[in-house]
Amino acid sequence: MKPARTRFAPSPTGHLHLGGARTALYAYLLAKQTGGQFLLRIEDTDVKRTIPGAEQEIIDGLHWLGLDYDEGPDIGGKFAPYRQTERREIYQRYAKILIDNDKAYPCFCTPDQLEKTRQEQLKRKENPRYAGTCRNIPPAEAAKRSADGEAHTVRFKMAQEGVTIAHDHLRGDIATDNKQLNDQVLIKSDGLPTYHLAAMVDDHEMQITHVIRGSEWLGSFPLHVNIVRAFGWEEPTWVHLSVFLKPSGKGKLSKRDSAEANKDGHSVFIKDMEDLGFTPEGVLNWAALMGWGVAEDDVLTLSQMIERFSIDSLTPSPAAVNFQKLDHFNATHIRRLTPEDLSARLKPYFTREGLKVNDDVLQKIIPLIRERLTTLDDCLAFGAFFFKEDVSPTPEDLIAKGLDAKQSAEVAKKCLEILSSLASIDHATAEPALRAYVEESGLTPNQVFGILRVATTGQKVSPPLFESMEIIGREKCLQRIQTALQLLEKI
RNA sequence: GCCCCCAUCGUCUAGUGGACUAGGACGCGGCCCUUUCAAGGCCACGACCGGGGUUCGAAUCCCCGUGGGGGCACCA
Repeated sequence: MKPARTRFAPSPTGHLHLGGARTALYAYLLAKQTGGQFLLRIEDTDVKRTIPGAEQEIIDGLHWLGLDYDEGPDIGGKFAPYRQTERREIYQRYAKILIDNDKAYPCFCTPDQLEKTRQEQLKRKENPRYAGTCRNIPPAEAAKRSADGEAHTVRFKMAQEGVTIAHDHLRGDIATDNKQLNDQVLIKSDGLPTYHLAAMVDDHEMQITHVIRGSEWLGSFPLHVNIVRAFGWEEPTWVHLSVFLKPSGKGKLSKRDSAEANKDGHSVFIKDMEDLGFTPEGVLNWAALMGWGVAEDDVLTLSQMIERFSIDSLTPSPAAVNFQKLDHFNATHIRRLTPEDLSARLKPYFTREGLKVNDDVLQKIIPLIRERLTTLDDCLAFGAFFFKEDVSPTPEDLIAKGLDAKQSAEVAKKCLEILSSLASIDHATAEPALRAYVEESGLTPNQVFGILRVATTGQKVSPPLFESMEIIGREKCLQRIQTALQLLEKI
């Protein structure tokens, strides 16, 4: 396949979300696989809706995901600028070409007038569409009026007869009766282009070979191919991706669903993912597989995805998101990280809780906690006690199942004796000694080790006991058991 | 209202007319392992939306229903 040039072209009007991330991913994969370029273009022509900081969030999000672009607003490139508000003259120039070729015309209708006819059409149960008022103004007159400074837009002169055949790579030919099509606004009265013109012009100028975008564009797809054809340009390959549905499958996934997702530690916004303990690998793998059919072996790294990706195996049907699957992919990728990589990623989660991380200890606990982590921040639940001076178990937790407080205290006392008598509490030394005690006492391992676990780690669920005790160290362990013993004796 | 798109286990999907007793993954249930929790291993449950065609043969092609989704701005 020839090198593909693809682009991710979001508008800076909100947070970078899941759907955007997946669109960017597919565009990235295709470009990288074919040895082409992936670029970022900011579609900020709706000045009123532009949100300060949104562009930076998009950039940060792509960077976090590891979807590095070859050209973009912050790094420039051969076709700069990559921010549409900085390309105003370019669109003006192309709009004029269309007007000169009778493919577009200035429209002097005011928003009020348009809204009025719109309401009337609605009342008559008609399709709201442009009435064509300015379509037939003689070009000379129109040119004079706009030259005189009369406020106007520029509309596309859509063919009123015939059929438009648009070809989508996933769906084949889509035929639309031109009567259904409208004379859409290309240039707004503020002089800036609408998406329809801007995107087509830029994709052409920037030599985009594959337009990968959401299926919400399918409605204006016929318009877009008409614009491209009016210019006489070669069409890119059009790939309209399926939409993401709410977990229930009822309706499109929207920003509002994030509140619901947040309840169980998930989000639809990329900016939240890191805080929630997700890895870029997990998020990417998860997003990739909604809409891309991989037969088997679906745990994939980014480079494996680059190898295996194909726009031919994309699916056109909507996909309901499943956050449990995100958990699974995240956990799987965490386990595949090298110990060094994992400890580097874990450290911030400990420090953000105010814990002082000893790198030596961190290294040692990795093998103990790695297969227990679903999200990176789970390291707190399984490992925070390694970095604390003291633990504070609740007295009730210290009482083993089937025993009372007094009996549990006996056990703690005996364990303390045994461990005190040992020069080292390496797991290799401590475990046999304690197992021998379990044997002779007639208690279950669960009872004895349970008490020790709560005493030394402060919690009922922890990494393996003996390995943990070894890392905590002899002095601290003895001291913690002593404290636990006192707690039990007070009950 | 009009237009467009989609349709395989609960969910994501494989399947491109015979290799389908419909495969994989998540989840769910069970068992094994086991000091807790995980991880891992094994097993089970579980789907071709309905009706008509075409064909020797249809999950696969066509039509009609139904269901779901998207869109109908001087927003993207």
